[in-house]
Amino acid sequence: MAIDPVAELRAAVAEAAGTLAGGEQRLPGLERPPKPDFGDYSTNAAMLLAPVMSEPPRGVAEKLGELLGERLAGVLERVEVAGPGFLNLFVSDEWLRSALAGMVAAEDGYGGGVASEAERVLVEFVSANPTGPVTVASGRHAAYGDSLARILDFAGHDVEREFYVNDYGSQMRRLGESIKARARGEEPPTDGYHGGYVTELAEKIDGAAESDVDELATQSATLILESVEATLERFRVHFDRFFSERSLHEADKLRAVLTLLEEKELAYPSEGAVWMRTTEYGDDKDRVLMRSNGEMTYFTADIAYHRDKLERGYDRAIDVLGADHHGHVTRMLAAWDLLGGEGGTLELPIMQIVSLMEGGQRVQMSKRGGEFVTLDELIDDIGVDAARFFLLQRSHDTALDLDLSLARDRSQDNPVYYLQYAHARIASILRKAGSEAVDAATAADLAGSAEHLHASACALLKRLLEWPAEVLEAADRRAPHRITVYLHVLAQDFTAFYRDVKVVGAAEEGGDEAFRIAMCVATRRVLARGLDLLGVEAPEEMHRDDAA
RNA sequence: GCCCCGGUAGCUCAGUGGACAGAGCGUCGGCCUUCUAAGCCGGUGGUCGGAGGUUCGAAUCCUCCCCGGGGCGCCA
Repeated sequence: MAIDPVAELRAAVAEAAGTLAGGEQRLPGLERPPKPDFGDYSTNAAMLLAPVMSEPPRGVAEKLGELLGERLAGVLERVEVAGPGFLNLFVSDEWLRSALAGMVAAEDGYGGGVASEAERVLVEFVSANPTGPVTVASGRHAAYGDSLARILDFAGHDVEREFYVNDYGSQMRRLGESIKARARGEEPPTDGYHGGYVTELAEKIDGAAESDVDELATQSATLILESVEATLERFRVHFDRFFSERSLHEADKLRAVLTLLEEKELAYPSEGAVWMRTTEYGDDKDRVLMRSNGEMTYFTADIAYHRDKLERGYDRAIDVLGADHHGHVTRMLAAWDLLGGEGGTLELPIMQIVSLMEGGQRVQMSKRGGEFVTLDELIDDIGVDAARFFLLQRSHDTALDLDLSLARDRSQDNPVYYLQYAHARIASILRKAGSEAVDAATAADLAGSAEHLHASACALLKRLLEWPAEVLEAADRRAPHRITVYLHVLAQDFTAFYRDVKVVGAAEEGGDEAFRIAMCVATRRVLARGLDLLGVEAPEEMHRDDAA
């Protein structure tokens, strides 16, 4: 069981509420109130219970407070009824000290394993045509998908990362045609690919000018995929599997899908093509499975691909899609349903677009004409840490403006360095304390410490106590950006603690050095873990002089 | 026309039923004999797009409308 003192407190409140009202009740909330005056935690339990018990909320709060006071004698200093019926809880220093002890004992696992039910999850993301370099847009997908996978993994799920390679179809043909054209010193077709890499490939592949277009496409796709993979690895994104669309065609999996759909009477011929009745699943029109020229559409391949996913027996599949693919959602859910996938087990989060800004101006990154910013260029410019952090900072369903001048800035203005600096600062303190003192501190009886908690220490402890719930929220809501927000306030709280409380030499001000070292250790672990979930490094040292 | 995502401080955005709405950047003013000033403290700043509704309570849920972005192919 994951160590989470706040969850235990919440459970105690829920239990007391159950005792008062009898039976199952709406689960009461336990949250950090907006003002210190409102206690360390507050619960709306009384307001939820009031209608059930047909009593005024404040009266219920009084009773609940009394009951909690008895049951949690050592935990709660006092309780107060406030406002419309909130019950504000003031925890004891004793409870906070033992909470720290719990965190420290949990070591690197603190905050992990919080998922209520461990699932086998497949996260599919990026999944671009292997027709060119990774763009910044795909970079956002990569950062999101990978970070989500890291979070789900830490929360206790069994996660696989997969890249679906669209190495088949008309886009590939266009690539082949474009390369052949370049090899002959001609312009690629209007709807072909015009980037400089096309010319490079044309030069790299022997006899490209004379090659068969399809063969050329296959050959170059392999080369492009290698560089795509290299870029993603550089971005600290590692896929467990690259799943080839071509392999589905070669194994005749699309034909099998067609047969299956025909058996279920969900496929029908019309105008020389074969269609699927996606309208039966709420789509606004039926979709073509096989074109009148006998070729299968990407949709049929997608169905075959998802059939394969289902056969692999995951509990859940998450497909990260781009905003331009949102129209696919309904038909993919339809496909999932008819293939026997359980409702709600296929999720299709939609990534909104990313724009690069430079001094308030939008940077052109149109893919047409081959003038677009690649992920490699972005990394060269601002570094992996800043790139990942900035791409993750905003919710996936909001359009993102990435300010290059701010992201590039190796200065105090850059939020990613603020977090790394907090980590480096703790590392510095622990170095100064010495490894023996640190080892002793983590082994010490922290719960029994005589440390009198400074307000900043209380605030920091309570922030650290939010970590397990924060991981769970980020995992359940597929929201890595929440981690960036949390780490920022954590770093702020640590900085306040650093300002107000002396760690090394605590005895000089009557404090317990071991206890304070343990707080540093706990904070450092959460910061390091949080940064890791974002794919950002946690440096041991940072110096301003490093900046040019 | 239909579908998706936004509309919260000057800018970029957190905040999916709780108490007088937050952060970063910007701006103004202060702080380096200190466990790292890549830091800290203070000031400035908001009709939460609009109108109704649900609720003890709404930025948050529902309906309608306005504005911005994206999508609506026998391309992927």
